[in-house]
Amino acid sequence: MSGDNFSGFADRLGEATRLTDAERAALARLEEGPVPVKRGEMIQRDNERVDALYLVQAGRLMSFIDLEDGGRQITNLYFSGEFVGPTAAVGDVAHENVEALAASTVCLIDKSALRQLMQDHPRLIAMLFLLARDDRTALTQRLKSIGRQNARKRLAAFLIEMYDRLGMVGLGENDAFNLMLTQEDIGDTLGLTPVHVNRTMRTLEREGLIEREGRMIRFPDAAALRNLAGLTSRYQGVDLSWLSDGS
Amino acid sequence: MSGDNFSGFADRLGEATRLTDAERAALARLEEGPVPVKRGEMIQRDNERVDALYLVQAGRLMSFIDLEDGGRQITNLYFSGEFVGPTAAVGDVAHENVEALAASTVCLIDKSALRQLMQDHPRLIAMLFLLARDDRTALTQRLKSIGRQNARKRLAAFLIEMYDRLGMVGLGENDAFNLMLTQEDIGDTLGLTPVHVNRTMRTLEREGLIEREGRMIRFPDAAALRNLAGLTSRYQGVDLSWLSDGS
DNA sequence: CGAACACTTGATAAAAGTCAAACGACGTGG
DNA sequence: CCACGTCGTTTGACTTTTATCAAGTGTTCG
Repeated sequence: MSGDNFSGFADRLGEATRLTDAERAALARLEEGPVPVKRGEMIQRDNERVDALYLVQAGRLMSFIDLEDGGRQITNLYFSGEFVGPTAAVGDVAHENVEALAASTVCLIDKSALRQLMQDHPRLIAMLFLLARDDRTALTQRLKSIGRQNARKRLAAFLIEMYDRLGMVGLGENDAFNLMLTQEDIGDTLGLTPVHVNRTMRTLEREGLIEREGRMIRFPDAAALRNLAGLTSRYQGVDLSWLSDGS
Repeated sequence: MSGDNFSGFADRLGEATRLTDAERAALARLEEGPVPVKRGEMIQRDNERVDALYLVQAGRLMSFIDLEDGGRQITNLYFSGEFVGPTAAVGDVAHENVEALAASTVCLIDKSALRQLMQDHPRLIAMLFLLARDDRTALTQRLKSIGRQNARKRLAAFLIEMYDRLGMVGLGENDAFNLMLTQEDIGDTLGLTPVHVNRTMRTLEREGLIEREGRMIRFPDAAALRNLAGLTSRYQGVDLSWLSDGS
């Protein structure tokens, strides 16, 4: 398993902005873990207390909401290197469930420690806001996709988003990647039935827009798929100069 | 126009948590406005610079994303007393448009002033996180609704959410309220065509679940509508004690 | 080996979209 | 002041998309 560059909060945030030594030290002091999470284990439950802010060090997690009828809506996926719950961490009660899709390890900062961080290192809190913003952007993009695109486009947009978020590090040879989701999971993410997900994937496959081998997926013609999804790439980079410290 | 209790940031946030005098003063110092916004005017554009954090003092705004084909997906509505862009305000570039649905007045805190606030009053930043969390919750609830409910339930859930968010203050006599949205706007919010929104509303009307007069809406049987939407009310109140200052 | 579980496909039904036309309210310019 | 154009709403006829029900295949794992 190569490419595990970011062992903890300081390294991960340090990638986005130059942190001062004091900030790095503060993060290292607050950070707990890494702790292992089993596949299927829940680290946060809707309507229960929020305990911590999580950084996914390895593995994969998802957040979802339960429906009255027993179904669920998956709201986001969290890959290695991403942060779970940057928005929720400040509240007292969770509004979503968070569960591991595969055996994972997470670092955490206990919620009570966050307050101290806010007092001592306001800049780190600004970082947290940027994470919350990225999370929100993922949500609004999905909202647009579910609300306004048919199954073909939804699936194309979803696969490409996942591909992009996995990045260099998460991709296997030939840019193949493993979603670690059943077709039912994909349906719960995109607002489709598992049957329709299957048909749609098979169609994309026949058209040469995707290749599959088990749950590994590859894009033989990424440009065409991107075009189908109606995507222009975002996330160029963020200008953080305005919050650089004056020291 | 009664019930305009919250003239600015300090009053509005003060409602949620007891603010210290210093915090109130800091907010009052940073706050600009209120400034008027004309109906149809945009105060934030996708991919352009984020200028400020906004508090809606009167009127109504919406945020939305443009689609490739000229359509749009409305992501949230903002009523009098609510905050626009608590998440976006820290970033450099907006990921959504924000436009006034009716003539409105907004107070604002310029983005550059936010940094100062972060340095001096970390507790206020925690408040901002709570606002961001509420915004996110609205988004995930909508995602669930669009992804997993049919038009009837979607519309019922939407109308009730709007009713609840308008609260005592925003409701006219007999609890009637004005969405200020065309049926096309409602469709852009719920992922439906205007024609289908119309049919669905008319059906609910015939069934006695809603009454309409122009754009005013009333719930003759709110319990039945809530039941249809599959809603249990959230937002009981938030325990903020963990971030009360030690002074 | 057998029981789950995920995937696949067909037949059919339901939900939502599209196209088109008509109506009424509203406002503006001749 | 009224004729006219624009805009939002409403309804009908029809099409497309997606869901539902059902059955069969393959794989994994105890």
